[in-house]
Amino acid sequence: MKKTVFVFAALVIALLCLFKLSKYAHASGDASVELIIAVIAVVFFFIGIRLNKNSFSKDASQPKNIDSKKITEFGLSKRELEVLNGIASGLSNKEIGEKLFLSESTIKTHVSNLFVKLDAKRRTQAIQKAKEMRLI
Amino acid sequence: MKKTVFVFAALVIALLCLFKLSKYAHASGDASVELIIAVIAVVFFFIGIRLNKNSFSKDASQPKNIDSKKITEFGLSKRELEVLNGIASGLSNKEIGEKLFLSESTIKTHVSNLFVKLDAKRRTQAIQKAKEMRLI
DNA sequence: ATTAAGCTCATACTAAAGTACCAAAATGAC
DNA sequence: GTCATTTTGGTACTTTAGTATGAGCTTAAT
Repeated sequence: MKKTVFVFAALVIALLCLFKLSKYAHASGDASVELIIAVIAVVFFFIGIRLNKNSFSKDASQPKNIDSKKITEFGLSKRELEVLNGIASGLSNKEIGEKLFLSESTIKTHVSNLFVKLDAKRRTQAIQKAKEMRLI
Repeated sequence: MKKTVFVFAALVIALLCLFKLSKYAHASGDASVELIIAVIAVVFFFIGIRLNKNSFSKDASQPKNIDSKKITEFGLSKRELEVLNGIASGLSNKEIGEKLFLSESTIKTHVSNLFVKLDAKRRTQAIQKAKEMRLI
């Protein structure tokens, strides 16, 4: 929000400066009109680029917006989320168990509950859905 | 590549048109110079935005910058890449086979070869590594 | 205190996934 | 045409993954 206002302010200021420049050029001579136009074109060209880059750096560069509200929305518990991250890291149930100091049976239970909540049949599908829902 | 050339061509044409417009305006009267400048500013402003959007749709809006050089670097064949995408979509071997009109055996072969090339033990690990390497 | 929910673990089973070989047909480069 | 690679498919086997069910334990809320 603040950046948008700032960019527009800079845009207006730039426009005014260029207007004044064009008047000075007009007073001193007509030959430089085309040069001024070229400068204006370049300046606004880069303004457009920069403004667009900012809007993209907010939307695209943070696709991993881990939404803690959605986690509770899906009813995922703390442990289930940890297991989910283990799955997404490419770990086996046994490895996840060793990492969390739990038995493989417990991991299987968590995984099964996870699948019900995410409506997945496989762990690969769970990964895909969790990324879609921005849970991970 | 083609798009870049096209955009630059449009850019040059726009510049020439604006030059001509400025000359006509100068002949008829000086009052419209500022208006022309404003038009130029707006036009190049949007050109800048559009050009940047295109460059971003290739770089940022697809953080999975599918690097075909790296694909060959890893020695992944066409089929293996298709299977890899199937895995990442959460499909089972059987489902991938149905999608590509291949037997499950063939998919298993591709998957095994894939694991060797990606140095993965599980399909979940293959997903994680492939995303790391920006193969998908 | 009772209930509800979460966490833990186990057994027994089925279903996928993955490995290890092998082999034939297709493709593309030289 | 020959060679290397890819693609396809198979069998047989081992290993994970996943389901179903039950059960003891903990914790927070009513």
